[in-house]
Amino acid sequence: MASEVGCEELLARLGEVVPIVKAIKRDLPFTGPRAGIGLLFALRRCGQLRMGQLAEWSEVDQSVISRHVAELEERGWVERVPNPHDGRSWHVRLAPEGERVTDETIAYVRRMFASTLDDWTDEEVAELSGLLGRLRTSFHAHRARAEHLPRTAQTVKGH
Amino acid sequence: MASEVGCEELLARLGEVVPIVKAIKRDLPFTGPRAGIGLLFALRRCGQLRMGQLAEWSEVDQSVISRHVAELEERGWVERVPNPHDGRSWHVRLAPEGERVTDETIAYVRRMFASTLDDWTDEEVAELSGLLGRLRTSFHAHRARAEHLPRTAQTVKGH
DNA sequence: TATTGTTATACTCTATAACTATA
DNA sequence: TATAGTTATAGAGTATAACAATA
Repeated sequence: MASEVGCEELLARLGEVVPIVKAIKRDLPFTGPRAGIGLLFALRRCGQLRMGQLAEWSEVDQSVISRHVAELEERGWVERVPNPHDGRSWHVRLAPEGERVTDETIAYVRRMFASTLDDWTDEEVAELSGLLGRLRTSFHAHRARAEHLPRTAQTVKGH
Repeated sequence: MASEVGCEELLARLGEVVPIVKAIKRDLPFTGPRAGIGLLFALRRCGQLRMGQLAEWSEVDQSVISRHVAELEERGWVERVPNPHDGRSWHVRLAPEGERVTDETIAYVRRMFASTLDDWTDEEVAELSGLLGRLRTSFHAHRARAEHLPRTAQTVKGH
């Protein structure tokens, strides 16, 4: 188990990632709503996802996803197809125009980011990607564990 | 220079950090405004900061910081002292009560995070912290470089 | 004239709760 | 009865612009 001091340091570094990602998104040549970018990227990676999966992935309420997807649909960037196995749910996927916009945006951000990391080796980049991937796994595993424990075990006393 | 493929992968991983940090913040035993947590943490690490520095650090407009600091001040968690070298600016620092709240919150999140990373070694945690620290440095260096270039060099043509 | 910070205002993003429809 | 998703509403969080005070 990692020491608490090390964890505190890592938490501080993770907190600094948020404004970095925010700045990257802000400077994107992208005309749509900022909150939609992440959804487009996720759909590009995963092919198609249900509303609920998108909500889970972005740690946001389903109602929020519902509105964002509706907006992206109006722009013609995503399409919703009914799930043949479950009449309640929908599959969301990129429409051709959304694919174009997403590819263009990713091409831009790739170039920008590569020039940002001009003194990094490919190995270092891969190392960081790998550790972040593992972090995500650990985080979700921990949440799944906590889900199955009695409420008091994860609640803080006092105040 | 890192390859664009590697950069795209890293960008995806960085994007996934945002919901993780968000979930951690959400589950905090903390009664104040969520947006204030980051400021308290930053002040704890840095001792004291000016309004503008807080804005820069969190990639947010000064006006936003102004309101958040005012709110934290009302709660008695931070205090603003005039900068003796510059009558326009203020130094913001943790008030005793804010120090208590922040320490308590950090103690909680440290415990939680250590148990999340129960199968990580200290070396791995330090490795990830180090790479994220370097990422932050590279990012700000790149922005500083871009600042001094003609506008067209960083703008995307077309659409 | 430029910079630091504040205030007013509007816009974006989000959560909560009540609802419909299907499982 | 539980789950997937929608809609209405209110509340955070944020940016923009106009402003005051100091450099």
